[in-house]
Amino acid sequence: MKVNQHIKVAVDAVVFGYTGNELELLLIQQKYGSEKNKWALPGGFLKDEEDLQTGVARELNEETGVNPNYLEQLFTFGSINRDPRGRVISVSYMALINPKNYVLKAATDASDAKWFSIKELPPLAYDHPEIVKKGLERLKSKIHYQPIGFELLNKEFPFSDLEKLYQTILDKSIDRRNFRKKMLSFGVLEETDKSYKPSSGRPAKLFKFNKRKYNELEEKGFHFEIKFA
Amino acid sequence: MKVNQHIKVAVDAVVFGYTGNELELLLIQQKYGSEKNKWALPGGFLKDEEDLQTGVARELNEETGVNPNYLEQLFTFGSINRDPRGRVISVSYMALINPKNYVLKAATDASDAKWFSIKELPPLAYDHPEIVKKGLERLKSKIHYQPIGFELLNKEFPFSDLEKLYQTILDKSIDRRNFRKKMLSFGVLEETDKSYKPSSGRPAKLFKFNKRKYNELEEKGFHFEIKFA
DNA sequence: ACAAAAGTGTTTTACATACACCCATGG
DNA sequence: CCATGGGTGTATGTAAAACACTTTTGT
Repeated sequence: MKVNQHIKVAVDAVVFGYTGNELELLLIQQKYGSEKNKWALPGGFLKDEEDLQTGVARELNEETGVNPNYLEQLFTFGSINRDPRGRVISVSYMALINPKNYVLKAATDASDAKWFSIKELPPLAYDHPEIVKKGLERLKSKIHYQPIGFELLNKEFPFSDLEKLYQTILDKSIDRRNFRKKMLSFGVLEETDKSYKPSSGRPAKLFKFNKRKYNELEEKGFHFEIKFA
Repeated sequence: MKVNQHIKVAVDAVVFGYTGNELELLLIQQKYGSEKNKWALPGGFLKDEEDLQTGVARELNEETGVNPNYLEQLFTFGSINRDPRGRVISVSYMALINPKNYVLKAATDASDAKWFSIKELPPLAYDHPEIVKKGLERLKSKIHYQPIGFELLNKEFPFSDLEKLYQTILDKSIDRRNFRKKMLSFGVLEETDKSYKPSSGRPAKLFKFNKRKYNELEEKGFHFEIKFA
């Protein structure tokens, strides 16, 4: 195949985590190169014999040590001058993980990995601010119609965690009673027999998301959909 | 920039048109190459100094003569063996056009362009069936919450055209009164003083979509959203 | 007994749904 | 006057929104 093209293909990941109070973004620090010392999305060049998604997963693991079980393609960025090193298009992905499940690798291939509150991001390299924006938009819109929030929580969680998660991501307050009513009406949450003791106040039952049941319902035409005033 | 990568970047377009009865897809016939005589999505290799969207628009124009004013990125396909000629990733776009506005270029760079009913597609090259599927999904879901249907109609259209368009795309029937009520309630359709005479029956008022008004409303937090039983 | 967070129902309001007849024109 | 497609309103059902007090625990 003779095509005279000199474009490189990179993959980058917008990785969201939730700590109980804050929505966080996983970034790595560039130690070398033109954007030295700026922070950037984990990612890198795709290998010749590697699927896109395999590529992001590999880069993510190499650079930060995390292995998300939720990963979806976001958008492909290809402006001519988005990378000062040359023509690079970036296929971006969004990943959702629970930060508690990982200890970040401090430094692998010349980078340092760290969580940042989405509200206090450091200066980002390249067009990464734009990519993050796309990720946030996707996350905000998708939690309305897909049960992806659970990826950010512990397997078993008090209802209030779910509530706070939605409020944090959407940056608005939600009526607790209506939220709980709607959520439970889907029939995809299971009450466990465990409970969680908050630092003060009444203990809370722990719930878990029943993915099997969700898939069943979805096949029957059910749609997860939650909206707020 | 030393990156030992041998991946080519292509752009492909899923172009939908509507004729009044059918949803159609614009395809070109391959005259050369491994997929000779199969039909394929318009598209080709991206140039080194060209934005993604500019690239699809160029290819589209070269191969078919159309210049869509609605073009959105769909998804990037990058499976290792999607193209037998070598490693090629394809950034796909969806375009919406009104076929009446163009006469297809019969043959430019060794290809023939033609509209096909979405219900009777010929065998497609590469992984193009998958790309078309993605386009259709996007179109079907997006007409619910974005006023993109108008791109497929004449500037001024009888209400019944809009009705039929929705029914054709969604492949189900819709209550005429409820549809009209909801559509008009948004306040983004303007009645013109013209009317259209069908081959038989009562003449219909012509409407037009007021994009300016739509943008205004959208900035105020309005959301176009239309659902059906 | 107080502080802190969990848990719980009812009323009101708005929107979606279902549904059928008359109107204007051309032949 | 008949055939064809255009145009219209109301009643019912269902889900969203608004809203505040009681319960359980630790200190």
